Amino acid sequence: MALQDYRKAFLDIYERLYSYYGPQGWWPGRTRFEVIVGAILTQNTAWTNVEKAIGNIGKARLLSPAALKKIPYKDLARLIRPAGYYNIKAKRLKNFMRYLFSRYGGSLDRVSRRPTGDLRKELLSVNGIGPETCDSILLYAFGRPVFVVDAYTKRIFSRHRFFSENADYHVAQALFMDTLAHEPGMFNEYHALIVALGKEYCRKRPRCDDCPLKGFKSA
DNA sequence: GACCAGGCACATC
DNA sequence: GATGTGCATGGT
Repeated sequence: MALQDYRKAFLDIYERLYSYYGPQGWWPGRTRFEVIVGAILTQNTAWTNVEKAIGNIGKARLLSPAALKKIPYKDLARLIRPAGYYNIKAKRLKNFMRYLFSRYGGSLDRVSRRPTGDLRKELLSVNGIGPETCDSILLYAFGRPVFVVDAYTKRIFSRHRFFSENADYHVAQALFMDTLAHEPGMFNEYHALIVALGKEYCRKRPRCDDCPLKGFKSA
């Protein structure tokens, strides 16, 4: 299959999802900082649980870099308990705060002036930030044209035979980024639409009969 | 009560 | 380099 064919298929799927679901208005977070916190908390976790955790942080007036840096790890873990894996996630948030303050004095504005490639390397070097979390931050917190691959992306597109279910993250990502225009707005919607579709139809027990992609001619 | 969710790091072979 | 395992709450 040639790149041109992937491009056509990916655009076709995008159109179908967009006309079915409409604009998703992602990320569900008010500030850049909240997006980053959410990106870490949602690792392998239902968003409804993340909302509770972020709600707790907000109620404690801690949804800012300075406040989150100050709070003891143990207290943070207690606040984010509803998001699951709370010990390890508290550690990951703290790792990010250490990076943010040691390199940028806690200023996300300063971070936002960095080139995407450098920023990506830096974020990936933080223990607890892997490829998906990193790219979610780049796209949704900093508006960079990066395609986010997640479990739903792999599940949906492997079922339609574009790549294998256990394809390497960057292989899958490259397929989208080598074929689609690098427009942050479109990448933003595309990933959000994939998640919308995934949540409704492509959990471990798929409901392919009513899927909006039903009848799509796969690769 | 089993199964699953918008991953990641680390151990072991 | 590939494969397995721990991390954990809350909804279905």
